[in-house]
Amino acid sequence: MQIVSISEPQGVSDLVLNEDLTPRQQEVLESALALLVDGGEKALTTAKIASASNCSKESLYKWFGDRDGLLSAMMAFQGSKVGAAVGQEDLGSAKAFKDYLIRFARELLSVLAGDTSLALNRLAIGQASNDASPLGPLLIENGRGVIEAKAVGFLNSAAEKNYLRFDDARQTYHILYGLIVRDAHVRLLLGERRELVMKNFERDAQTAIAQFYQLYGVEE
Amino acid sequence: MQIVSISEPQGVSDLVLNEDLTPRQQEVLESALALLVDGGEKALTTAKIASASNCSKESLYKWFGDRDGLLSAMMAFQGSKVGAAVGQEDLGSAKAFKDYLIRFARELLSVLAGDTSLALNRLAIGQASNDASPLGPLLIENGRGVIEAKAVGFLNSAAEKNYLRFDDARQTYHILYGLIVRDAHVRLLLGERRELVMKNFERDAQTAIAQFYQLYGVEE
DNA sequence: CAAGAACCGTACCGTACGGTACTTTAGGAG
DNA sequence: CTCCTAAAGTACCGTACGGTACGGTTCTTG
Repeated sequence: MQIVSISEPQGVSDLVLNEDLTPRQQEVLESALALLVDGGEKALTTAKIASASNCSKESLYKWFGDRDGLLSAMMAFQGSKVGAAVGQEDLGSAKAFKDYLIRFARELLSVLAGDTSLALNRLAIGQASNDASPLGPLLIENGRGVIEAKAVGFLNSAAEKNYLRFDDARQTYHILYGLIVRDAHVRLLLGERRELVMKNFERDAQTAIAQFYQLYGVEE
Repeated sequence: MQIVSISEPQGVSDLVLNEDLTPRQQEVLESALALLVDGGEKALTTAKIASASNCSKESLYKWFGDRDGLLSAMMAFQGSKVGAAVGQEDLGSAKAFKDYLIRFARELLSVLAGDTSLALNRLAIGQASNDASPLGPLLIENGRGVIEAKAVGFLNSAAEKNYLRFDDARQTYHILYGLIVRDAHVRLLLGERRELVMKNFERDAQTAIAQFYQLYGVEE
């Protein structure tokens, strides 16, 4: 399954995303991700990746071109797992939808706070000053893009069923995102300890959705 | 004026923050910041800093210890300028306070979107995987901390004057932050173009404050 | 079984960077 | 004028990393 949208034919969808990865290559990317998660970018040298995955440097360069290609492949690879993150939505009733929103909020927080997500975001942000780096756009497309598309979908459905009222679904989603995430993501990216930033997933998720309904809910 | 709070006597407030910097040293830090802004961390080598500021590497190491010390000094130095960022608050009337909040929102957005802020945040985030790096905490204290303290102050004042109603000022500030910033900061950090992320400072600021009042405003 | 491809492990190369040492120049104090 | 300190400029050192080359080994294919 190809997660990356076909929105931009040029640029991002270079070599890396098109072809399917062999199981061996996936193994390598997996252990590279593990290296990245504990150790950050400086720990992610080609030599370490090769030794950690029992693979030769020559193969790395053959498969991924160069180090940047490898990083891009890691992004795309991780992104291809995001799809099923949030469970199927339930718009059966107003109550069911609200519960689903709370699950969505909880899930969003736990994804953003995940080690791999943080490591990849740090990597992409670290490279973002380089205009030529494709990592930022890749991450936006693979991560945020997928979730946003899904959210816009169920928000529109909810509006049709008259659970919510708003003008623009995309814009409304950004408000929802703000209410849920606040500055937690950046603080985690900066290295603040998880327990300090997110003391209570459940409570935060419920508060956020309650406030979201205060802004966009339909009065009964 | 010492911006850094005395909250944590150990750790952050090492050598770097205590003593005042000589004008020469400030010049050097300034040109180092300029280097960082266009070029990112990879462009920030000791040799380049030295040559850009007509200063010897030996002096760099004498003044700042090592490269990390220099980076920390850059953070602290930039942080020491944040103080006057947001103008004086005006709680004269409910209307005046609401206007002030809108100014605050606008100012917050423009600070976060600033080149130097983005560059320093990228730097700190890039190092955050290293547990020993003081940059993240430094940035949190110098940047977010200062603004948050100020915001908590005027929120409490507003509650006393019965402009707003809430339980916990700090928590409420985080909601306000979420409504104003949403995911804009991270997207900018990831390299998304500024015009795309923030199409209209003024409108976004007003919308955010309007919604904030919907949640915490006192009915007339 | 034989021939070839894929790939591992390792050794190697060039470069760039952090950090140090040394020489020279400028200013300030007695 | 002389001495001393600070700092600029440059040269230098060790290391670590990206990238390449090569010999040996396993696996596939006919």
